[in-house]
Amino acid sequence: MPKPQKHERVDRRVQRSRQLLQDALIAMMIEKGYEATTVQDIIDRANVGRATFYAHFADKETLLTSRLEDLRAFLIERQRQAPGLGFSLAMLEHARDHLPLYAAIVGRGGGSGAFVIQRIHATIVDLARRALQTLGMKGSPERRTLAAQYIAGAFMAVLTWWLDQAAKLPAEEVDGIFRTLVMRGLAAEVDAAAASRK
Amino acid sequence: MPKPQKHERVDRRVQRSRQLLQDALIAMMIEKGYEATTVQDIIDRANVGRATFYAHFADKETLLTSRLEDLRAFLIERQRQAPGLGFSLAMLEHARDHLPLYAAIVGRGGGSGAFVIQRIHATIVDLARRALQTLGMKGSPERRTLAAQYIAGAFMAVLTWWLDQAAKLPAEEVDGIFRTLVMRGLAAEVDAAAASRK
Amino acid sequence: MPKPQKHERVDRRVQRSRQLLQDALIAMMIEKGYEATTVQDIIDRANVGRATFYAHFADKETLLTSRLEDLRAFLIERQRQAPGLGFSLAMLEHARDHLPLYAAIVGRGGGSGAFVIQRIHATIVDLARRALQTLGMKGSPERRTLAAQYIAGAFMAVLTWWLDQAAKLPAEEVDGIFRTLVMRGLAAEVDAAAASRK
Amino acid sequence: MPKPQKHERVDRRVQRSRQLLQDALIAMMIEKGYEATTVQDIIDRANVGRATFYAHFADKETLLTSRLEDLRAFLIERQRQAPGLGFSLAMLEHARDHLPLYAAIVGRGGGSGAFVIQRIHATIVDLARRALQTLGMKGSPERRTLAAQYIAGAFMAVLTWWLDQAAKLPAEEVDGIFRTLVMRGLAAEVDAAAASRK
DNA sequence: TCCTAAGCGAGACGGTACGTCTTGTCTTCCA
DNA sequence: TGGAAGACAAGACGTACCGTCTCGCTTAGGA
Repeated sequence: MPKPQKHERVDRRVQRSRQLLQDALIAMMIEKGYEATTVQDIIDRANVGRATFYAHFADKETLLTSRLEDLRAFLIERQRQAPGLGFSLAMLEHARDHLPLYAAIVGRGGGSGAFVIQRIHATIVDLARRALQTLGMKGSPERRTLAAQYIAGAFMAVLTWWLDQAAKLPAEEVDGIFRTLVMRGLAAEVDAAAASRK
Repeated sequence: MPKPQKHERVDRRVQRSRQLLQDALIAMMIEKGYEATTVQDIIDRANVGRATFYAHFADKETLLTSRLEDLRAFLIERQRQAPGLGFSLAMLEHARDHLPLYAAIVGRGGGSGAFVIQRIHATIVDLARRALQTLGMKGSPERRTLAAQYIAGAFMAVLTWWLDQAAKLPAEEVDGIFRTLVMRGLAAEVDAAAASRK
Repeated sequence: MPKPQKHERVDRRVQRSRQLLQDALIAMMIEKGYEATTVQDIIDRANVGRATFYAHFADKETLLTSRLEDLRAFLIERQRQAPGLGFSLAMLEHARDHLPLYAAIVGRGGGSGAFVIQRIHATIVDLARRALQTLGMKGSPERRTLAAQYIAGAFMAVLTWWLDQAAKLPAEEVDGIFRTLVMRGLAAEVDAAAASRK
Repeated sequence: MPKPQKHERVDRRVQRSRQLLQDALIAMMIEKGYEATTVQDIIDRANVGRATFYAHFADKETLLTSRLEDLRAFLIERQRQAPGLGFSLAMLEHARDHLPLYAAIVGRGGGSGAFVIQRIHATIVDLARRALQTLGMKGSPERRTLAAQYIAGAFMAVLTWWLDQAAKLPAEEVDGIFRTLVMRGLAAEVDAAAASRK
């Protein structure tokens, strides 16, 4: 029976502290937005010592990133199941399922969550690049990167707008519109077969 | 003859101070990025008293906004001259002509200029909406807003990517690619005649 | 007939401004105490421009001093009429007659008017020295100065206490007690005749 | 055995910081006077962070007060050993033993240390009141308070004068003169026996 | 009566201190 | 021995005041 080795084992407390801090960050983001949340807010909410915070995360940003890793993993998995622009619906659903959080990120006049949005954007760029590969996009790597940026930027803007509208339209409809706009634009450059399949 | 009214006149010194502060902000943004620039940096650079800064601008953000008004005015004018997606080339050229500044905004790992980018984004959304009007886009206002967001988001991403590449491609080429992607995507929804004209 | 020389003449407006400022200082001292009163407070109250203030007085302290000159002149005159410790009753009466002002100076927990009190103290020291001369005090000049300080310090403390008590005791009674304490203390060193006369 | 309770204990660092700040204040007072010393001066001298200053003391004044508590304790102890006007010699000796500091307080044209002097004055009033009780002074409480003020004011003035003279006279001689002036003045009102004993 | 220098109000300005806040490091003590 | 508690140095923030300055308007008082 594989009893965990001393040095491989991660102290349960460590995991617990990480979790408490991540949850506290989310809670505070909903309450006051990402920028306005201080490290003090987070550790108060998590009932954790200041030193503990810095033992686990270099700063607030790193804590956020650690949390976004979960999102990234989720999107990659969904994208694997539905190639093409599969991340689109997955992201929309995720946002809808955590509406208070996402509303806090995109709301408050816009500027407040800029940093968080840009981090998610970076993740989406990555997924868009994979999608274009799947779709067999032609052209130079440069063109492909440009297209990935185009797609990611457009998607983030649509997502943000949708959330600002309190996500009134069904996620599926927004996904459809977005995918149509993109695929028509790329029509001449992607493998038609792959595109239609998707 | 419109002799300036007493209460409308603005002290020459006031204009001078505003200008000094705006210039200093730009200089500091190039030097250390927007986020890293402190109010003290700005007033030191502008040779201006702290109180003077706060007499003119509520904070660093307001100062930035005041400066972006100039960009906005420039883009609106260019858009007027070249309807359709005219803002695209105008913005690319403006960025190319002030490359050190824009490089500082989009560079430094991404997060640093998030706030500035989002402000420009908001301006572009406005211009995109006007463009769609000019192009006679069909559909509900909702759809039109979504499309404007889509366009603005895509454009900002392309712009950011281009600048991160040190603006190696000619602005005209990037403009062409961007406009093609957008117009093909919207093909079914805009006045074909107007679109082709542009 | 002494026709006013051009450079000696003072514009009526100058006198008016000085007066307005002195009055405003007094008003503000009653309202918020000397320390808490700002130059802005004074010029607002006086309806006077900032430059005008500094044209007449180097700073708030100088303005105060100019006003205390009046008090000094008043006390010297009364002392002349009633030699010995004549300043005592004069000062008590003056304070009683301008109670709101003096109450503001000595009140507010003590520290607020320390500076003003010390200025008045300096005036009283001068008067005490004259009094000792009149009384024909013996001993070295050093001893005489010490005695003058002793008298002035004791008087100011008694005055302050009296005002803090809302000047409940009659000024004449306080004057009597004070003079008795001092004269008994000095008995061996002053001209008995002069002392009794007074 | 009084083991320190959790909430009563004070971190050693706290005591150290307080001490550093008090010492820095004294050093700066000698250097530039109390009024002219800024919080920044103090924390620079103490090698302490700005926040630390405000964590321990509400402002410069509170820091001064905390330091004067030591003086107060010293004087009370000496007064206990030598009843009557025992504080007089104690205070003179203390001033002589810390001449640079006291010289800075009373010097600089007078106004600079007014606030500090008034704080010490308040302490002396308290001691004078105790002295009068010991001496069995007769009369109403009002009269006793007046006398205490009289004594404290006279003493502070003598002390100030003495320091301004660079403390040339022996402290014992000044003490003698002061006590004589006071005791003669009060002769009729205090217990002759107690007075002579002292 | 006219003209001109001065006084003036209004308020912008550079400078500086304040008291508050947040960050990331470090120390103490408890479980 | 690891973590809660929190002190600490560093330094930015936005506010308040000071004493200097510039601007036009008003208003004496000599011509």
